[in-house]
Amino acid sequence: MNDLRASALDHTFHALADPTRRAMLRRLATGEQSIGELAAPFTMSFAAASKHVRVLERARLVRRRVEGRSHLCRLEAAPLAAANGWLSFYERFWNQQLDALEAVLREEDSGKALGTTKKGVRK
Amino acid sequence: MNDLRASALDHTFHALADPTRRAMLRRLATGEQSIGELAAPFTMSFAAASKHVRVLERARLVRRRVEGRSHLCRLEAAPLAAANGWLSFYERFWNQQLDALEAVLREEDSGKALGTTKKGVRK
DNA sequence: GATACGCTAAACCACATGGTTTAGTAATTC
DNA sequence: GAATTACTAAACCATGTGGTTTAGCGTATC
Repeated sequence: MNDLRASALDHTFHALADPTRRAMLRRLATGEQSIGELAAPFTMSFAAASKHVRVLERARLVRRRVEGRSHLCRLEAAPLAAANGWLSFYERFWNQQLDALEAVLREEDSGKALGTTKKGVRK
Repeated sequence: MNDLRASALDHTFHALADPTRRAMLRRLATGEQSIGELAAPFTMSFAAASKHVRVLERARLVRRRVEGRSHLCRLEAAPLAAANGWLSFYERFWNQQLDALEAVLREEDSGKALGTTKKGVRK
């Protein structure tokens, strides 16, 4: 993962795979935050939170600006757009599956309306 | 990460953070594939590929059906929809940034048109 | 200049991950 | 029933991850 050849998507998805880091991104959506502000909501040590921020930086999801003794972070959403782009390829699949579910439910409903059930709906 | 309390998003994003697994999903987009078929394109051992499939299963991105001695996998896109949902919150940020980039480019262009550049564009 | 503040660095730990190899199981084919 | 096929399980290894604590460094404040 630390491999230099690792793709941007690797870093992005890895960064997003941790709830602490996702929470930090949410926080950053409200505006620029210092490392201290980002760390505050969590019970873990300051150093641990700081490491999480570095993971976000490595994924280019956060940009840091040093101002005096505090480091100000802001959200950099471009990699999220890339991740979204990757996901969008599969959009038709989840639509399709939702459609299938809908069809099953419709069939179920019409079965009930007729007072007949052809067969059990598989779990 | 193996924590039972880990959220579905944790598993989904973690599964997507590896290029081998992303490639497997692409392959599954063309239809049901056996473990052997999924493993074939990779230089790694069969066992290693099989483990990757298990990670995808844990994330519920793949469902397995045993038929005789071969295990057939199919794509289960629902978690991708969830990931997409999470990402969509940030859509306005990357649009905003793309808009900003566009604005910069426009300004650059109009500057060129006038034969003047107010200041250097920061890298 | 001493002290407090905000943060990073480094050493350390337990455990997860991604890979290997070898062995084992169950289904198929000869 | 022996051999082959498709796969999992288990043991092992190196490295990564997420956390800790302690130390250090630059900036602000007194």
